[in-house]
Amino acid sequence: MPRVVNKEAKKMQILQVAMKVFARKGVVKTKMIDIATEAAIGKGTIYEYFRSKEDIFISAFTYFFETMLDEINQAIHAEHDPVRQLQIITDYSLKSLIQGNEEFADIMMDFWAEGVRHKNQVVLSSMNLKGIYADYRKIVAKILKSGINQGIFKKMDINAAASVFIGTFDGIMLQWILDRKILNLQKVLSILLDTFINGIKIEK
Amino acid sequence: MPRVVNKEAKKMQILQVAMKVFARKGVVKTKMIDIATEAAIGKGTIYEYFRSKEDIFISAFTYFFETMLDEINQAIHAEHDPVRQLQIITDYSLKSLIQGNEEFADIMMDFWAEGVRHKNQVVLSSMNLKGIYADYRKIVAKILKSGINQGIFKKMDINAAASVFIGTFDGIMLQWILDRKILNLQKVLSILLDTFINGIKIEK
Amino acid sequence: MPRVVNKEAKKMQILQVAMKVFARKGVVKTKMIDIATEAAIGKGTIYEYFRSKEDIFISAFTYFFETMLDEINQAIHAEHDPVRQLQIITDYSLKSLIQGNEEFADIMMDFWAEGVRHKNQVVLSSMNLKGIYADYRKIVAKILKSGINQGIFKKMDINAAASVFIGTFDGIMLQWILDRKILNLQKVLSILLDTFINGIKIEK
Amino acid sequence: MPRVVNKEAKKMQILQVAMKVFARKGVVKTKMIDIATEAAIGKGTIYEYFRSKEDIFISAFTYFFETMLDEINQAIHAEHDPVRQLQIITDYSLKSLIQGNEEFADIMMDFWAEGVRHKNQVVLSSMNLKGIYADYRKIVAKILKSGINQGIFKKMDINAAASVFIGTFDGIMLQWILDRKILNLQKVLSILLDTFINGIKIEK
DNA sequence: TATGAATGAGCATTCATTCAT
DNA sequence: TATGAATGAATGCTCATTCAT
Repeated sequence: MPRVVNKEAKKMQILQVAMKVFARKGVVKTKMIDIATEAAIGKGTIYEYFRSKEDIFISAFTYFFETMLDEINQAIHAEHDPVRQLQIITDYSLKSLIQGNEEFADIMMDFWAEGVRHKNQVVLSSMNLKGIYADYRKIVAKILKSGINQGIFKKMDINAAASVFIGTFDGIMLQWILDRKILNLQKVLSILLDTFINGIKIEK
Repeated sequence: MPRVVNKEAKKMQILQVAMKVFARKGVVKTKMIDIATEAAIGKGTIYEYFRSKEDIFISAFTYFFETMLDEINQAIHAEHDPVRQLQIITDYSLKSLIQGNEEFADIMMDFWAEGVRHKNQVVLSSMNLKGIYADYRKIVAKILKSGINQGIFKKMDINAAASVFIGTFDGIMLQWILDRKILNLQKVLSILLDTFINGIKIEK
Repeated sequence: MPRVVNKEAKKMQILQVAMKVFARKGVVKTKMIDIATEAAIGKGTIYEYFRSKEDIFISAFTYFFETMLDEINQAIHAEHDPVRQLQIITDYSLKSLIQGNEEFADIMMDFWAEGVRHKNQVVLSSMNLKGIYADYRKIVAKILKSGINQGIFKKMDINAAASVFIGTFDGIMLQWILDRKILNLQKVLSILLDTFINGIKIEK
Repeated sequence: MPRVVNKEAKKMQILQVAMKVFARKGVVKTKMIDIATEAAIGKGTIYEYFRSKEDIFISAFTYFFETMLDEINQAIHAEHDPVRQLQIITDYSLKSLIQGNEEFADIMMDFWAEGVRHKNQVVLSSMNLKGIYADYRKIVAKILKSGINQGIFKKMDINAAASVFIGTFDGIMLQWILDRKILNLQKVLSILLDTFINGIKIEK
């Protein structure tokens, strides 16, 4: 009988390593041999678990964002106040960026950039970047809708507003990554949230 | 020395062509031969004007954003009402994205992504992405400061607020590029602006 | 030691499977995993019975031609008329090609081609292609000699004539494989035989 | 101005080198770097003249057989006696095999084998092996027809007979290549021709 | 000055074979 | 004995850059 291996676990382990290397060197500059070396396995072994480099990238990408979505969903689940829910999302993102592992921001930006750069339609559709953002939008839109129903927020185009909210995050993250010193991320996000909520709340 | 003038003009002409090709194919997928063919010159000739492909990219990048900055500066120059000035910036960006040449959004996103992806510090510093965003921030910060002085806007951390304003643009642009059908850009930007201004205006 | 019998039987079974796969995909395109899968055994198990892929190929090759030789020998054994014996060989080949299993021609041609292509002298000598053709030549030469002795055939260089007879088969087979529609194999072989026998028979 | 090069001539030169290496090592074992080294050029340079290794192979294949066809056509052009024409073809082939460059037989066999082995339909159709043999058949068939019309040859299925004639060549060539010592090629071909002609000639 | 022919470093991927279990 | 997980040598091809003309 051959070595018994939990295929799924090993695949995940390689994926984790790949994500680490992606974060450190960027997706394009990462070579298969880099991942293999870092994972302390042979180059060929990777191909036992992934079809291609692209497959690794897409898997990492999907895993990364789905995990994030899950965590956010869980985080806001217990809370029912829409304002607090938006704060939780902001806080969660903030924590992920600066308190969580140092690579979070880098890999997210790289995925993002890689996604944008892909004119290759097959890859792009595999990445389902659209779908991921649509999911994020749905979460925020749901919160906004709930806020409107509760008479807390003004009537508005909730999908467009959700886009504004989410888009702002990515843009701010970029600037923070580019120049971590200049931007006090916590303060900026706090302003963002206040400004945003101020802008949509019904004034009493 | 009329040659010098021609040299400069030809360099600029190559740069324009390169930007067009970058927009169409993406920076990485663009080959030197593509630029040469499109510019109707020889492959080797490009190297008379640019040191390397990277040099072209950085030049294009710099030219692109500096031109945009200049145009925005000119556009808000005649106006003195801070709210109107912010509107002008929004309108200008909107126009650039959808009315201006179709490639604007693509090339901006690709530059952006390429910039983020460059772990190569030498290149990244050459691109001066930091500096470019700092300039944008300055413009917006100046408007905000003026608004505060005029008693229109609340007191705030104007640099952080400027980051919020600018960051939102990039993020929204991304989502629009990913899915132009779903996002009504004009409406979203209008909401962004209203929300933002609502958030910072002194309530009367 | 019943194991030994089983070993031999299993080896033969793998060989049969390998030949089937060789015929279907060609030797080079056939992967070890293909043979293992088709034989419903593990990849590693093959190496319990064969040293290498080359070993399988050579074994298959040898088995294939030796079997054919045996069958031909048996077929002509009962007959004593040289003309009839040549006809039997022709008929047997024809039957093998078109009536027997559909893969016969393909695998024979592939072996043939693979044999020619092997510049690797070690492999080539293992295949003993020379020896195999020498055996065929011997059979035909024996028939021709018998015919001469019986006063039916002219005196001739029987080895050279045997080569002509055998060589023609391979060549015609190639053309038939390349274009089965154009070539009416039965008619061509019949002409071949008539022509050949006409050419060597003593005219009365 | 760049180096001036006769592209067509250089392509042909590379092709000649490739054919030499193909003959020495076999098509599959020949690596791009082998051809480049032998041609004293860089690996990349080959790709300036050929799309791929396959392209080189097909080009070599086509060139090889077309050249041979042309030469045979020229050789029989001046002669009108069908028997003599068949002799000329035999002689030409014999000369090519043993007097001409030593590699002739090897490369022909390798092309032949490679052609047979290709289950890849695209490549196979590019090689037009069918077409090439059809051309050969046409030449021989024309001679046979002329012989029949002149009352020299019996009535027969000329296409089938042509196949017999041509096929025999390939088969005999194989055996000669496999064992040059045993087979006296000249004698065998002479026998082949006599036998064949004897078989189709009208007996007086 | 302009050119494009020439170059070779660099890389993803395949697959026969090994060997721990 | 049987297995299949692990391996890495081996190779075709791309493309930025150089340089002879």
